[in-house]
Amino acid sequence: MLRLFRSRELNKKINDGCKRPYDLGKRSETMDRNRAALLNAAREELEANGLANFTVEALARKAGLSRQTAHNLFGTKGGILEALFDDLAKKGGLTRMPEIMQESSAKRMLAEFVRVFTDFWASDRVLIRRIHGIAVIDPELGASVQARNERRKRAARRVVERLGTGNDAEKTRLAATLYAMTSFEFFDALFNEDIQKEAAWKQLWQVVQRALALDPGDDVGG
Amino acid sequence: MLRLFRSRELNKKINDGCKRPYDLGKRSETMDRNRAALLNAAREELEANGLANFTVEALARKAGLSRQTAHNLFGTKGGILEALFDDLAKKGGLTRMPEIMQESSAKRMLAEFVRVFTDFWASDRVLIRRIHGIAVIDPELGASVQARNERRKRAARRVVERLGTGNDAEKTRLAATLYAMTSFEFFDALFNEDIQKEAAWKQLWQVVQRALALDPGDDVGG
DNA sequence: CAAACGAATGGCAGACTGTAAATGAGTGCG
DNA sequence: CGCACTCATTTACAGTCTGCCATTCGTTTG
Repeated sequence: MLRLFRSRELNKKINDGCKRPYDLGKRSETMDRNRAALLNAAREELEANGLANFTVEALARKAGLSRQTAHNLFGTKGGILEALFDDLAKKGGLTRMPEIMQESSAKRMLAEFVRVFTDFWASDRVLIRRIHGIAVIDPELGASVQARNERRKRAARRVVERLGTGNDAEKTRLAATLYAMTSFEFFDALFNEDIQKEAAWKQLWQVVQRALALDPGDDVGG
Repeated sequence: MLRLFRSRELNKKINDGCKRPYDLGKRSETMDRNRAALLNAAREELEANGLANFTVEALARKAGLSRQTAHNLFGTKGGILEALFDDLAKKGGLTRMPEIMQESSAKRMLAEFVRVFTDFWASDRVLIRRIHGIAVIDPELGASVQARNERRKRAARRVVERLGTGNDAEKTRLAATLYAMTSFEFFDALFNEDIQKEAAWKQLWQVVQRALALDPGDDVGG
């Protein structure tokens, strides 16, 4: 698992520089379509059955491609999963994060921080749950998830520092608490048939305020 | 994966009742040793490298056994993992739970509830993290973990009902919150190089009190 | 048109699983 | 003691899956 492919890539390098130029043009469009189709099949399969029958063959068949084409597009099975992770991160849209970290009001920053992750985690709970599970089991494969967690951890620390309550040790505790409360797993545990997305967010936001000992009366909207 | 073995078991059934009795005696001791050795190897391998190189062959070699013996003892690879899960649950010792649920003081019950899971989650963080990851990825394999989560969820509900605050909808929210806060993942996210077990428990206990809107001044020991 | 390239097909070695049969070795019963 | 019973080991085999390669086919580019 997780070795990169070479044959095609190597051939390209070898042939490089001695042939006439060739622009992929239309070809790359169908490649993108195939890529998307396979990724979609991977997402559905992962959501439906986890990794139990998650084989390259099955995904390719589902996407109407051959197994070899899947290998050409993604290299290895691990490559498919990594592409899926990246795809999720892109679509999940944590693009608002830089903007949020610029927020002038500390409490509004906190509220937006909680909100953006609520939106992300709720966007595809089952898929994210599976991906986080894989990240925990296969550290190599889960490196990008770990990295995103680290970024969230640092962001939580900065939010707490902007709130400016307590000494350094207390800030460490509050940052860890905020980090834990904005984790996917906490949101996922909060979510159930009685508590759907907005109710979960409401409860989460209340709990965060209480945990950080903020005045809950000061409404920041949302 | 996860099919039960038959050859040996079937033969036993077939031979049942027509042979003279045979007490395993000393043999069972070495079987137990082999069992323990393989489980130990499985634990170490799972902690060290996740499922990356988690093969029956490697585990058997590590335990000084043959692959076939591993199959005789546990049936399938899934059987090894399930045995590992059960072993963890046994050693983790949630045996105090029934006693805790009998506690007369509601707040003491809550404190003990938080404490017992802190102890459990801290007992072997890496292993539990991996096991919960597997449970999320392979629903069939993770059935026992799911079942334990369900029990914790019901227990959380009962604790909240004993506290007796709020109407039914609020109890539902508080129970979900307590469930989420006593999850392994929440504890694991709280835990870091600066916040070790006791500090994590202290923070967790404070946050639970605030989340459930209890009077933190009323000390219950611990 | 010819060169270039992706897609599909079939094939291959290697790894792993689950199973089976045969053999060896330890243990209890008569 | 010797036989019956059982477990462990060895060897073997079929089945699945991965990663890779060579080849062919069809389409696109220049």
